[in-house]
Amino acid sequence: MEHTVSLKQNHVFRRLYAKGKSAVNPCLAVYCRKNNSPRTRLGITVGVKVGKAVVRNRTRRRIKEAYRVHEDRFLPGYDLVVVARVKAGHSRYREVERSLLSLADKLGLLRKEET
RNA sequence: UGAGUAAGACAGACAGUCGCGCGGCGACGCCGAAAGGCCCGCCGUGAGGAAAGUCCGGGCUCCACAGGGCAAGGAUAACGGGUAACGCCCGCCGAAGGCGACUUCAGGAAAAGUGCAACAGAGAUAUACCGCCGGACCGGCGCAGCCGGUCCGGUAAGGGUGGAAAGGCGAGGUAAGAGCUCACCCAUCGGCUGGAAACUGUCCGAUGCUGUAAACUCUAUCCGGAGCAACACCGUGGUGGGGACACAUGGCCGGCCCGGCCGUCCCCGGGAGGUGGCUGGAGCACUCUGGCAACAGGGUGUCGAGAUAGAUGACUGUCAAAUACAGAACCCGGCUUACAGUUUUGCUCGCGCA
RNA sequence: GCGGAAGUACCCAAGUGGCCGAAGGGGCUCCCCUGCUAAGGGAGUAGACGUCUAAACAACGUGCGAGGGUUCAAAUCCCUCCUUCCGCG
Repeated sequence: MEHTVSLKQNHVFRRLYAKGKSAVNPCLAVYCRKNNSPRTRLGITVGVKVGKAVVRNRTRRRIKEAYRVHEDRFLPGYDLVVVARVKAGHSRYREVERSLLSLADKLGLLRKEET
């Protein structure tokens, strides 16, 4: 992914949960905050409650894929954290993709000329 | 053809587009003193039968001991074999279940010793409560007898209790009884037969013993502890300890005094982070020889993940359908548990036909 | 990834082979105290599920995370599994 690096440090996650803007639906929760750099940093969290290791891995890959396919529609320069909720573990890919886009739209992360 | 039983195999495939980890090769550009890194392209490769639970056994690393023995603690348990090792596997014996193929079993010792066995019951590892029998005494009556009572003794056949009551059943025997004696049966031990052994038997003799060792214990064998977050190396800033030099200028807080803090170099130590450990091994495939088998030995071929917030995903088409349990994290050998569907082979029982 | 601990009524829990549905406390109900409430004091109660019953009591059966095993007898001893919690850079 060209303009995106992955977000790894635990303290950055905590800062977003405390201070970032958020949007939620039954499938996902998204937190975001400007980071004053040209790049977007993306973190994905899949908790133990979602399922066993295979389910968690599959969920994380689907979220990553949904972001990758639509990367050019996102505005750069944000820290993003996507949290998978229990429903995401047994949802199809299309549902995950749709809820990611609708939450991003709610937070104003998408370019206006698209859609 | 139906039901069953045992042992295996597979764990979606193929084509196309986009995307990811690792390795190799190539080259334009960028960064860097260099080593090299970033970016791009091509090629190769990329989760399991259980990767799981972490229940056993080993390799490897560090710590301890560096020789041997004993004790403590733990583990295992018919017998023979296999293995690097095992609590695993194979064969075999015994017991239990099934018409059968076959399955299951912590399956040593209770006659070395100790403990425990509630309640019930007369009595629980040894017992006379009732009963039965004999004797003595007393009382009654229709008086060589019978009935009742007390005491002494014999008896484990009968009673009910219990998970378990002193081998079972029949006959003899006796005052009444008793393996007291006899026949048959059962169990244990010893001899003999067969077997490498556990064990076995139309054999002989002796004995007749409650259960529990997943209670302590005894016998035999084995075991030092911790774990790749082990361990080794590099290590900015800050800070601690030690040493050398300097010791009074200077700087900071402050209007000033008093007061407080601050040097340079080397060594030790080492939190963040990084590198190694990190995958070629009791390896895999085919085949030959030995063995009932587990397995061992030989030959030929082959290299099949190595991440570090953690690489396999998404879409389209075809196959009737693509759906089970489920994700490597140092590596192997097992065990246990979860599991949709497809399929191979051997065997058993039943039905039909020839 | 590795190591360790626990699981008993609604909650906290005692019980380590036998009279154990299982001590005790909180809880719940009633009374006293108070103008009212809380706190405090006193008395009492069921303790989970099923069968039986109109309902309740009594009785019987099952039940101490789940399933097996040892034993005459298991909350207790042994094995396997499940869940929860803690520690290790």
